[in-house]
Amino acid sequence: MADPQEVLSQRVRSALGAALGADYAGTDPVIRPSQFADYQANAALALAKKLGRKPRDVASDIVARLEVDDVCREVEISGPGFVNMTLRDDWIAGQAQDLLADPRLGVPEQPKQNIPVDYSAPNVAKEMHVGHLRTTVVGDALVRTLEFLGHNVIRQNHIGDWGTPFGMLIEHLLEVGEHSADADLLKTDPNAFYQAAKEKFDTSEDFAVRARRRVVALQGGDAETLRLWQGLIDLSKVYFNKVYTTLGVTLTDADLAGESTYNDALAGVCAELERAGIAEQSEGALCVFLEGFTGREGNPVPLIVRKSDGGYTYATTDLATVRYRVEELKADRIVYVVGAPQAMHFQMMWETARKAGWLPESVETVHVQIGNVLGTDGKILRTRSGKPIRLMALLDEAVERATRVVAENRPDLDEQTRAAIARDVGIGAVKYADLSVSHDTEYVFDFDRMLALNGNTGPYLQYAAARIRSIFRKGGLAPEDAVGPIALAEPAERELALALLGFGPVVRLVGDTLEPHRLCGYLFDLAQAFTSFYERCPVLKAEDSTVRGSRLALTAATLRTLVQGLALLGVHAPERM
RNA sequence: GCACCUGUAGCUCAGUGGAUAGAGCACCGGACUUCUAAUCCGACGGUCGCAGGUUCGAAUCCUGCCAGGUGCGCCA
Repeated sequence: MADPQEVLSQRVRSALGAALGADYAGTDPVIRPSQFADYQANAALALAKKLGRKPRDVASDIVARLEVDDVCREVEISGPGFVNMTLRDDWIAGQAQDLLADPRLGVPEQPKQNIPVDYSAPNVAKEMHVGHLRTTVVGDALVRTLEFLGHNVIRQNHIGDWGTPFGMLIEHLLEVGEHSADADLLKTDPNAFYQAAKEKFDTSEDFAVRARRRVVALQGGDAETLRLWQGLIDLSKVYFNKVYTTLGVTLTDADLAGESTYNDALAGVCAELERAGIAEQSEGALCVFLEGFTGREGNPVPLIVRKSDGGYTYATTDLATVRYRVEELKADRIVYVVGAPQAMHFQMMWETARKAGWLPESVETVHVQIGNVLGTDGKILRTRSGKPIRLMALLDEAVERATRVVAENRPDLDEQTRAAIARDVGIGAVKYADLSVSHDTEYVFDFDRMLALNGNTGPYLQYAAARIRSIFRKGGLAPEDAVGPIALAEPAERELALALLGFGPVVRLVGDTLEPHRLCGYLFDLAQAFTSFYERCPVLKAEDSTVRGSRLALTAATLRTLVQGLALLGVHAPERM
């Protein structure tokens, strides 16, 4: 099983060593996809300068020593010194054949790392918004991908389950009754509960006093207060899980590691920072000042770990968290899938942790910055009346729209089947839209675009998979039974086979760069290569049984790759649509 | 004021220092007696924000500027 780019890299590297001496055997041969061949090696151009020779001469020396007869049909020097390489059809076919037999479809199994991934992180008693949706969806795709690459991924749902608002929330819960309909709002419409509590807090001085007293009791560990607090969380969990189930996200209660988890460690964090001279008192608060972080008027900006009232901040919690992930979870790499505005906070927090010795250089931390989600007007997504959009309402609308489309196009299917398809398509469309653009840029949320059957959308990929399944259904065959042999004659067959070889490399790339949109781009290209093939190359009706067998094998490999690829993104491909 | 992010076709977005910068949508023109036309094929469409620099070669790296977004002392 081989990544053509990797194979060619090795061959060209050997040629470099043979032609220019062992010192050059380690040079990057700079293999890139080419518009004039399958791949091109660009190393000669860079080396020419160093060697004081003409690039074309260097290229021809490389080509003279290049042993690729088994892999390439044609090697050609062109332009200023590019080495264009065209793969042999039988080599591509052979690799595709290997792919068919490989349960991992060419995806490498990497040395196992412990990777805590922090994502989703909704707040108790608050509606999840589209921002949470995106970190949840992107995080889940990364988690699935990293696991498939062989890593020990530890999901960490750092929910907001602590802080001053809980005083008012607990008091409100007490007033409405723990088992009241009002309390049940937490399961379905948490903002309604939150707003009601806030309303009382803002309008009733008496309530506000009790709320503040309740915060003190909560932080002091009062048993009854803790019980009520736990009740709030349990109710909120119902809501979270409903969202996760609807979305098809892998998070469970076992992955909850909310802010409150680290309460016991906060005092120690502060004490150690102070003892080590990393933190200092400033205006009554305990602060860490770091070089290079200045705010307005050039003042140094602090990372506050203990407020002047003695309370701790999320910086303190995050420090305790990173220490826990290193010491207890034995993290090799820590991934934070969190909104882009937190970038500076993470930089300061990590630098502090490194200074304190809690975050060794050997442990890499990555902030997968999630950009804002905008409406079609280019502003932060809100309803027409200006309120934030309820996440469940958003998902319902996606499914509703998909339902209408399915009803229109597939009146032949029964209602239950159509409803299942509509769920897969509606939810898949939303998730895919979140994933298909680079995670750190803002993106425009547009139902019409994401549900379109054309373009780089979830439904387009699902449709490609559904058509393939339809072929096998029609032929009374199982994809597993399509074993080839694969032989390539038509250009569309060749293109499809070559595209299939790209799956392993792109999955590895996503694991390295934590950029799921690259997998989306790959799958879209693959689906396009398939539909092209589908138009030009009859499978079941192929005139020749050998051709038919080969095409069936290509089709089966495409199906598995699409389904696996979509699965890594957390998108389900329905049997038919 | 400082820091970070963004600026690529009318719109939404890709783009590993490599040749003539790519998709999709929209618009225009074609293809259904054929495995799902919810599709496919073709045409049109560009001062890669601007100006310098590095390089054999820059959308990509560096500097400055312009525009938009975000963050910047006791919320998380």
